[in-house]
Amino acid sequence: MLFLPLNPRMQSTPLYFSNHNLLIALSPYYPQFFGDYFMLKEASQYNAKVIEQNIQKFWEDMDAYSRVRESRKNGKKFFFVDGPPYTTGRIHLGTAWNKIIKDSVLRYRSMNGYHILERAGWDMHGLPIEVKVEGVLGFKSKKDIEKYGVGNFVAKCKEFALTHRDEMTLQFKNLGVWLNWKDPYMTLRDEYIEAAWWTLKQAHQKNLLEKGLRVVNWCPRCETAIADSEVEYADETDPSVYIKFPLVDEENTFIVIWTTTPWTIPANIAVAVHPSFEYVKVRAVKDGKEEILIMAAQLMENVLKQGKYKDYEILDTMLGEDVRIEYLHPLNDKVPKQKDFPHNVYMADFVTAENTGCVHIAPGHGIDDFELGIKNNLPIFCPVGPDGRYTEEAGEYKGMYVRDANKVVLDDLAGKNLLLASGKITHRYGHCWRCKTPIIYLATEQWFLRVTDIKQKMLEEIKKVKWYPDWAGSARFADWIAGSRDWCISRQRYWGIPIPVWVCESCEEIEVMGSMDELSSRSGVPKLEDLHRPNVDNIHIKCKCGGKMNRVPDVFDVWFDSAVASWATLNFPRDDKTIKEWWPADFITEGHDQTRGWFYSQLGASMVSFGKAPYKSVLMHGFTLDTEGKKMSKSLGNVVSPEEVIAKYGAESLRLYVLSQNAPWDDLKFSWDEVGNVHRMLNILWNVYRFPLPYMILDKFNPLAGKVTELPLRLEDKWILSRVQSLIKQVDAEIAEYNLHKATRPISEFILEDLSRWYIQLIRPRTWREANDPDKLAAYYTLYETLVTVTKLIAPFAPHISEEMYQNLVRNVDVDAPESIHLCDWVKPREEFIDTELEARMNIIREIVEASSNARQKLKRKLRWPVKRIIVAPKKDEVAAAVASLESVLKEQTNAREIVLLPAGEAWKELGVEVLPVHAALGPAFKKDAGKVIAELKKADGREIKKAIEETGSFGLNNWTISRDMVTFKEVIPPAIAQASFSVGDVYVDTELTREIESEGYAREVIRRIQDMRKELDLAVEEEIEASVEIKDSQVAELVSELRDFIAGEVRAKSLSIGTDVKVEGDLVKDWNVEDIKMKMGIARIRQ
RNA sequence: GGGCCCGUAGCUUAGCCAGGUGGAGCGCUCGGCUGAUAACCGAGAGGUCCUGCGUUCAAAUCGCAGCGGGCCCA
Repeated sequence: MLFLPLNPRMQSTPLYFSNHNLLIALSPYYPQFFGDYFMLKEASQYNAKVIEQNIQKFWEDMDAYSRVRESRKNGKKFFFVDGPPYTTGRIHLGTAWNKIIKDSVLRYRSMNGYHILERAGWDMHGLPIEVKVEGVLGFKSKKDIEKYGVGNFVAKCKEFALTHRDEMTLQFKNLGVWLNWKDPYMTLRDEYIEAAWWTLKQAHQKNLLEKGLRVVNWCPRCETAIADSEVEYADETDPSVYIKFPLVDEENTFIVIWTTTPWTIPANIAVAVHPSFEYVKVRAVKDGKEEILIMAAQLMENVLKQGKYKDYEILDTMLGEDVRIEYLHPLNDKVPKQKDFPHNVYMADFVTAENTGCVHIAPGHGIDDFELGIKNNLPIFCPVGPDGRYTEEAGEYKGMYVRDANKVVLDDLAGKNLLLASGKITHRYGHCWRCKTPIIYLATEQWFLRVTDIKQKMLEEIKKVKWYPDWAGSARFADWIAGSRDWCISRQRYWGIPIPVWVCESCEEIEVMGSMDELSSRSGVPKLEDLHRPNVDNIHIKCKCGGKMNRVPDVFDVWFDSAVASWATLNFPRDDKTIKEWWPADFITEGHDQTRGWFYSQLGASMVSFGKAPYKSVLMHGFTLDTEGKKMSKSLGNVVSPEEVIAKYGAESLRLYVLSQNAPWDDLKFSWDEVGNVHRMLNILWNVYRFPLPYMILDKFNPLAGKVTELPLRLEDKWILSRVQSLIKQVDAEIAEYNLHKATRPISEFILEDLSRWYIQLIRPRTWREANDPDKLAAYYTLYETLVTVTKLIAPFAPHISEEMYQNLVRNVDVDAPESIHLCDWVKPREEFIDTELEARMNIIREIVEASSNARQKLKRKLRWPVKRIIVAPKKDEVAAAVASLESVLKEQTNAREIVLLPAGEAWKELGVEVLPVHAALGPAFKKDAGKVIAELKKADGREIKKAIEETGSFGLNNWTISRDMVTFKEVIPPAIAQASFSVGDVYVDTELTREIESEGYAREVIRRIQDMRKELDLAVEEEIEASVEIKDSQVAELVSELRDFIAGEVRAKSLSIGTDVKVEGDLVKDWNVEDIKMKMGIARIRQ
């Protein structure tokens, strides 16, 4: 949208003086708008950091957060559960985005009257902190921890978690995030631990808790099971080997398998084939020796090539289901235990047509392997210990670390001529996501929640949850649940919630403690200080059988901690009343990684405990990526921290940036430029806010004293009031769907386009008028009303700047107003202000202004120079209505003396028409006279010819008749006219100069330069000067002199001399070139 | 290898659900404005709408296949 600002005091026809030094008596008609109790204050330039610090201090001092929550006590309940960030290190952009979304949604809800319950949450247990603390203490293994003392180690972990919580709390507060920071929920608190215990007891009672042998992801460094969700995949280079297993009954015959983990060969128990693949028995020749090999038919060529066989002959083909083979373990001399096991081939659907089509099965070292083993009653042989070293059962390999064993195993196989081929492969392999050690799979005894039993119910339940966007639940989350496995909840570690299971030494009876009290009464230990290890490890219970019960040494998977957050944050089960009033959560929001994480763990725990989902609606948000769309990571060096952004632009710019840049669920490609744009918008909002303050203050404007209906609103006032109501509706509608980007962008657009670039420009002349002008009051009122509304609209997203503006605009004039903007009610759209037709008309006017500006530029006529008239040639009738009703706006903004409106569809009469003869038609018609006809046509009045042809179909030229097909026409724009189009018409600007226009044009050029010099001298707005202007061109000097008084008034000159030979002097003297006319100007302060 | 999401100007994006002349902002070039001014406004240049195939009178938009990025899984 175009706007060329006019100095408001330079109206095209002079001239009123506007000078606040000339304030006269108050208007008798509107006395209520003025008063001495008026206390608006001026504002300096926008400084985000200063404002944010001051406002945060202000909130702190008045305890704004608590009072806001308190003020809505009677409202409708809204229960929000904060997904607890892990207390390690600092927050990053993604965490900042997450909390900013939460804060904005909650502020919006609060202003809409909701009674909100939320506590900030902290996830404080688990391996990540243990690994950090181990690092600080220089530990390498669990033995170091045991030596140091579990109690000491746990104390260090606790200290680490609490310190980092404090640091992160500060960082979140700096973003202006309001959550209950004074009383957050913390997973390390006893009451929280009890919630986890209670939940496990529910599982036990419902027969969903199970201890079992299971293959789990195992970190051999941390010596613990880790969850699927704790496995991080990264490239790893491993052996890629083909191995021959010799058959028992057939001499020199082998079944060929492929593996990347030779260290699992000592644990091999079987081979799997696909029942419907075709397998071959082939006689292959290498180095003159023959061997008989078995493998999938379609992979034979590849295998033989890998093994460098020269020749082959197929002896037999069979389907997988017909393969009946017993083979010898290839290393049974090194691993004596293997001699006790039979080794056979089994059918499995998971076998793919890759490598050999025969899959090595070690039930102790693979998930599929394990399941196949259970199904076929195979021994679950696992000769590897928790530290990743072979045990006694591995015979000669005992004590060797498995990844080191790869080479040894391969050498042993090669020595027996059982290694068909050996190479390397780089593939994605799982690593412990904290210590980065490659994981292994081990069959171990672990505790499981049998969530697979309730999978169907979970799928049903998530259909009842409202997902934003819809596919987050219906596609993504549903897929994840459908593929989920039983949840291994035990960890063989120290810093976590101790698993509250006690097992009897003698009868193996199990008891689960659901609370601290239960443990006290069962154990007889009266008071427990702290429910962590090692305290609880030393508590024993007496079994029904009379035996001694010991706690299992494990702690919970840390994902189980946060899984119980929605009731733990309500202090359930210690407090069983609050949960009845609030649970389940109305809303949660987290990043899309939490599909497998918190969305899932909470659902699982909640289904086990309560049989329903713990949340009613979920907004899934995206990740922050760098400008390239790549993940931010330390190793790539592309990390941008929230602090950096705050330091450069302030928290408010960051907030609005992350909210408006993307749809919440899309990943956000961070861009400094875009943050800068947001900052620019906030700066403009600030300028819009502070612009009217000096005038309102001088006029002692009291916005509370009257009603809008008492004032003579102009159409432009009604227009902006209408626009802002429409804006409220739009924002409400978008937030209802959590389209935070579509809620915030229109606010920015409104501020930039409607308020700053248009409305402010329209009312500038009015703000300069004398004090008793009702027209000015109407503008003040309207602007004030609009600013207060915008302030509230933006408050949930930009809480600082809106508070700052509110304190001045509202609190400084109304001591009874709520003390903080965040205590205010959300604005409701006022239907009586909405006038969509007016909005449409104003749009047309803005288009015409833009077009006329465009046209001016074609003839290089500055806006400072008035034009005689502009001609509007509309294509549609609605333009006429717009121009008619808003003519004064159009006139002012185009700086035109006159607006000429043509009927819709009619061409402007003053346009010339050039006749273009059509030779192909004229030639045959007039033969040898054609030349003369063409010459005459060019001389004739094109407009007349066109008119005649349009009306009658022909035109008589001398003796000739010119018919429609003989000519075409072209518009000719007269030289002083500039033309431009808008969407429903054309605009012609008549730039013809008159003496009067030239006089004003030059006068304004002089004014503008003297103003510039005033500013250079840093004069106060109302300060008077003496000025002199020397213009060598006598004609121009005369033109300018004609408006001497006007100029003097505009620049507040007590004396002003203009002429061809004026002595120019003063505090500042400058030479100017005005449209190629040389001028010399001087101004001087008037000293008292 | 699988699921979901994303791919539009140098950069950030709207339009895609409901097919019909691709719109903005930033940056760039040129110009304008000057008491909101370390601001602001206009014009211009700039597009294989990731690629290919298909459906259709018509595809940025619908379908299929592929490529690149993200998250999750194997």
